[in-house]
Amino acid sequence: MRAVKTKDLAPKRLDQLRRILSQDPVVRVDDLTAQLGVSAATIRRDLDTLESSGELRRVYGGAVSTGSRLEEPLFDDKTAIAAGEKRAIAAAALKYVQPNDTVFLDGGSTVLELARLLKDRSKLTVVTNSLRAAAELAGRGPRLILVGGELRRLSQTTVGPLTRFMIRELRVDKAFMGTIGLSLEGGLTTTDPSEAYTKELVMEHAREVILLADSSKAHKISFTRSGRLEKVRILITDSLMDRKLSKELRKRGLEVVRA
Amino acid sequence: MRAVKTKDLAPKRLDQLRRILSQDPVVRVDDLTAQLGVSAATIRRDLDTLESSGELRRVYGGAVSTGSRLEEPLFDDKTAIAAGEKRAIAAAALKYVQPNDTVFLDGGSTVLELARLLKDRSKLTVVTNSLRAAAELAGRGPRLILVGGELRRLSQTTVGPLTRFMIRELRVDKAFMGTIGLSLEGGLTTTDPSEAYTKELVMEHAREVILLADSSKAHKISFTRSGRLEKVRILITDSLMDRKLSKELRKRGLEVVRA
DNA sequence: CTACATATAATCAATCATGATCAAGCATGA
DNA sequence: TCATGCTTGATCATGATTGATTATATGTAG
Repeated sequence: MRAVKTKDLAPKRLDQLRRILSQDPVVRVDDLTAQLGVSAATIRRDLDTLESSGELRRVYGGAVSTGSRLEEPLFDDKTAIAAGEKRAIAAAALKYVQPNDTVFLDGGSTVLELARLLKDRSKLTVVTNSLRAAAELAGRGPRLILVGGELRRLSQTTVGPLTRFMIRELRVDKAFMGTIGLSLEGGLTTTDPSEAYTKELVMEHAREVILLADSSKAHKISFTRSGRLEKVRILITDSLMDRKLSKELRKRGLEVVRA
Repeated sequence: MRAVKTKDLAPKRLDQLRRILSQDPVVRVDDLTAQLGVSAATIRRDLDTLESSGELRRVYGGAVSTGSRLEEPLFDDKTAIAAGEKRAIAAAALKYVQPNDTVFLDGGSTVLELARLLKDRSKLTVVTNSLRAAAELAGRGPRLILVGGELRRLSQTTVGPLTRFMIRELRVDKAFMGTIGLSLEGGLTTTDPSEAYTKELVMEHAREVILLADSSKAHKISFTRSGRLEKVRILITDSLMDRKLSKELRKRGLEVVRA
């Protein structure tokens, strides 16, 4: 029984090209013919179609990716940290999303994981100021409403005074928030005042605030306050969360969920 | 009851197809005939019904599940003329961008090309409702302000009534706009009313409106008006633009630039 | 600048998928 | 039983995709 060399369908080939190009921003036609097992003519035709959709630029002998860095932004190093815990937290948060809800998604890698899990929820309405979350749901998924404002590159979120013009018009059922620091003394804290301003504003316009924070955030105090801890109804965290902290938070009326 | 070779009922077969497709986003007709034990004609008919219900997209030799990563992005329009022409138009538009300007970037592939050219202009402020343009400039580049609103998936822009809360607060020096149709009778036209609403709003808040429209847009009239042609100061187009149209537009006071 | 090597676009032929058409199979109900 | 309607499979002309060929364009070494 010999392995049948079944040719790939055109879309699959194009996607392979995309993948190759995302790994190596410059490719040669020769190498591609070898990797994909099709003729150079076909490779050229494929590259042409990808060029006309703007995904790459043809150059003599090959092509270079025009990659919008949205796919692998600076803050990907952060997503690597405790990725497992973050996914578990996101999965636990999913239970709180009702089919017809209107939810807000904050920036941050944990909330981004949640966004990924919402792709199938077409009856949902998602409001977000996170460009990454928006990119995740841009192709298909819930009704998507972007909060306008100035882009903060480090977090890839829209922040600052401009965001208030939209946020004050909206009310969401649930706001899923991330944070940099979570402590009894400092409450919720983050690094950037504009970001803090927007976070606080969002929390005031949510019926229910659900905080997604892994255990590494415990007892951290960052630069500036970002919303009142009292607004948080539910904290979803991982199993390594400091017991004392979660106990005290429970005493203050929060529901603490360990994913 | 003999069950040597019980043929599946049609609904059951469709369900099997769905299941297969959910596992593997791209399938070929050949494999399906083998897996389901029916003829290629039947498979094609089934795929056609699933396509008309929007669950998949037919491609030569098989089908691709909608919403899979393999699905071509919605916004790349097939009617597009050569990317080269669009790039030429964008390059010509670049001359109108002053270092410290505040400019608006509309959706559309031509304007997107312009966005790519603005990556180095760090003193610039870019306001946009185009998710694609934002993605392009998200990593580095000008100060970036996103217009909030509901995402229209087809164009990957934020549109509709929510956009007014931000736009009415802003004034830009130049608005670089795209369009679907450009004609003397219809003026500027586009397919979607929400999109039209936002376009018009933007144009009212720009000191100067610069229209980027390749020659394929000439004499086209789409569904709904999207802003007053009188607001347009400059039209940048390609060398194939209909002479009569550009002459008449000049007569009306527009500066017409052929890239 | 020229000459050489290589990449590319254009063209063509071959292969294979496709859609249309029609006939066969089969259940349903008069 | 027969007619009717529906689904399926086979046949064939048409159309799409691919790979080979060749002329042209482009980059590079001398």
